[in-house]
Amino acid sequence: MARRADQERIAQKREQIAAQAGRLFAAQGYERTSVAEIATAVGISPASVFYYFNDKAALFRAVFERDLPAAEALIARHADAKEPVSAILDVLGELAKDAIDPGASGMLVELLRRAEHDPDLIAVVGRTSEVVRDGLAVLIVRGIDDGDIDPALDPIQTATWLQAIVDATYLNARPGYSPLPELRRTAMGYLTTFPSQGVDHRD
Amino acid sequence: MARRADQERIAQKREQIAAQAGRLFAAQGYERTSVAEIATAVGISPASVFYYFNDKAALFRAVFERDLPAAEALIARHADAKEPVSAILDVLGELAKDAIDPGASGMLVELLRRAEHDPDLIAVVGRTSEVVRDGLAVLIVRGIDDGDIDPALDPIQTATWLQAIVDATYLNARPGYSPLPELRRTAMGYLTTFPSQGVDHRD
DNA sequence: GTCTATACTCGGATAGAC
DNA sequence: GTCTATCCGAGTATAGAC
Repeated sequence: MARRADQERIAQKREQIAAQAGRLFAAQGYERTSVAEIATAVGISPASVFYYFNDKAALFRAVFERDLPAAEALIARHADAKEPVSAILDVLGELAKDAIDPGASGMLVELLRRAEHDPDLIAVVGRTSEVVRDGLAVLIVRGIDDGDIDPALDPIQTATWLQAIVDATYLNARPGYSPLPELRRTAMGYLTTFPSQGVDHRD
Repeated sequence: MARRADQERIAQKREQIAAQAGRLFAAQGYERTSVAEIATAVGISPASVFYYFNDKAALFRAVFERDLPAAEALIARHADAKEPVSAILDVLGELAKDAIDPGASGMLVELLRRAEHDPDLIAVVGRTSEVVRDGLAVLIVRGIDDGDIDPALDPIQTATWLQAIVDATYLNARPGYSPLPELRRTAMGYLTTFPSQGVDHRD
């Protein structure tokens, strides 16, 4: 029983450290944030941080390991929606919700940069983004079946592109301004612009 | 005359150093690229690099100072186009062209990171992106006047959003795959989706 | 488990000879 | 202008006491 209690306590401490690390990484960047700084924010010594995490890179990954359950819940919540297109817009809106938070943009940028040379990190965020991508693809297929989405679109490729658009909202984030209208209009226009509508045939 | 020759020689050397720096920053990131490494790539000593640039941050900015003339030329080239919408798509295509180059994505990410705490860098890239944004806005206004673009759209805000979409193509870049079709379809859908078309009024 | 103290490495920047 | 040599600060990670 003591064993179990210890495990939980360790998990809590890891969570606490990861939270502070995430905050500081987002605000200052990975390299510009020292382990000593994170330790101070938590109220422990640098050495203690290394007791809970093997190295600094593991600390960064921990921040994103927390996202997977949230992504799974989000997709599950909309999987059985009656209106696929509407569900897609809702999912995108949820994903972009954090974009309003200043610092979320910084964290995305930091993630993209580090993902290029940390295979373990790629694995962590890859799982999360696959869950979202596949969930969106399923909705796209249903939207096509319903005749609401252009059947010429490839579901997986389109889902990937929609995720990229969400990333764009993060990059475009500014305080006191919500990118949701642009996002919805963009996705809507992309999904439902049938070739016959998009091209001008006047003569 | 000797004075002029020297100036040109210095400019050439600066250009040479900036080119190597850009390549390495894109591939490895700013902090992970040492000045010594850049110096080696050019074939000079680290001290010589500091003869041409005050510090490492100035070296990074130099990479982007070269973009302004190109942006001005791009906008000027399309300013008098007969078909505004078509011109906008062409401009976006040109902007996204570099996205195919592996490493361009890395450089964008690096830029976004560093821009947050280097005011001088913000000034440098700000000028370039303003030129593009204003150029696009002018085309959008003309597209609205022609009745090809939804008049409900705010030109400046829309131009800014289109730039964000271009950034998204960089993030979505993968080798052997061009994001141009997605980009064109997205912009087209966004600009020309009139509210009366976008909403389904079946009953 | 958490600390203090520190070993070790590395990178930016400068001094001063040539 | 370009070099060699070097200073200095910072940061990761570890050793070992408690």
